[in-house]
Amino acid sequence: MSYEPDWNVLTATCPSRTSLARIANKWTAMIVIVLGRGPTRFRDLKGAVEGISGKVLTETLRDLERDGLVNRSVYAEVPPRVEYELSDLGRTLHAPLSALGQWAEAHITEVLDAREQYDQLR
Amino acid sequence: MSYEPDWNVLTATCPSRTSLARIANKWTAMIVIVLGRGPTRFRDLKGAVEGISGKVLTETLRDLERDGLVNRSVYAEVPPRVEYELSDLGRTLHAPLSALGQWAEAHITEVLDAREQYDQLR
DNA sequence: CCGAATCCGTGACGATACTG
DNA sequence: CAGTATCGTCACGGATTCGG
Repeated sequence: MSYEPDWNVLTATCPSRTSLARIANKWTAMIVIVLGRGPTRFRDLKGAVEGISGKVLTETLRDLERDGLVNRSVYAEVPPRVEYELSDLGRTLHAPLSALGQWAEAHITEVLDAREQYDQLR
Repeated sequence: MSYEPDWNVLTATCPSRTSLARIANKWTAMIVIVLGRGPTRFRDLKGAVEGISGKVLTETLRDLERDGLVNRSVYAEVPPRVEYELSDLGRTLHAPLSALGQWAEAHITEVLDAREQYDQLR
């Protein structure tokens, strides 16, 4: 008497895969990592995630908002201010995605060595 | 007296970002999840990761091998057999990526609800 | 028959210009 | 400041074919 449907990301048609596709993404990871520090306005987010274009930042934030991971707040000021913050659901994602970022930073030397060795053989 | 360079995935030119881009990827996540079960041949991998094309599987595996995350073994048999398995380094990635997959499966209902609510407003 | 290369379309991504 | 609109480029991804 399982009350949970057997979601499985390995199944092509399982909805959970669409969620995995959204969160297993480099831009998502970097944005969530930055938002983990606290509410951030668009401009600061763009500065923190170096190299991201305004278009991709807008699109990614909108997708994250749609999935309920990010809350968007507009303050009617001049100049306008828009802040993004992790939702309760989004906060549960901060640790796993931070772990990915930390993995990349911690093991990059081994990865670079492996690449060099691989490239030398072919 | 830090002996570690300050790798930072948020920095545009930091090499660690290239590693993050490789691991923060839906196909990589699914492949590593399956390889966590043990050495797997190409055909079985293709069957386990439903919907992946042969080309993308080949390319992703090659990139993972290049980064030292996956070991590739060719057995000169008929029919030919090629097995892939996680390297020691790759095994350290299994937990973080499995966590992502489990997150997607555990929270998909909340995500689907959020999407429905979001789409209703616009 | 299994694994990988080839061909080609689509979508992601960045740059720029423009609006509220 | 925070987007939107448009365009051009290119890598991702799928279907197909090739090779062993």
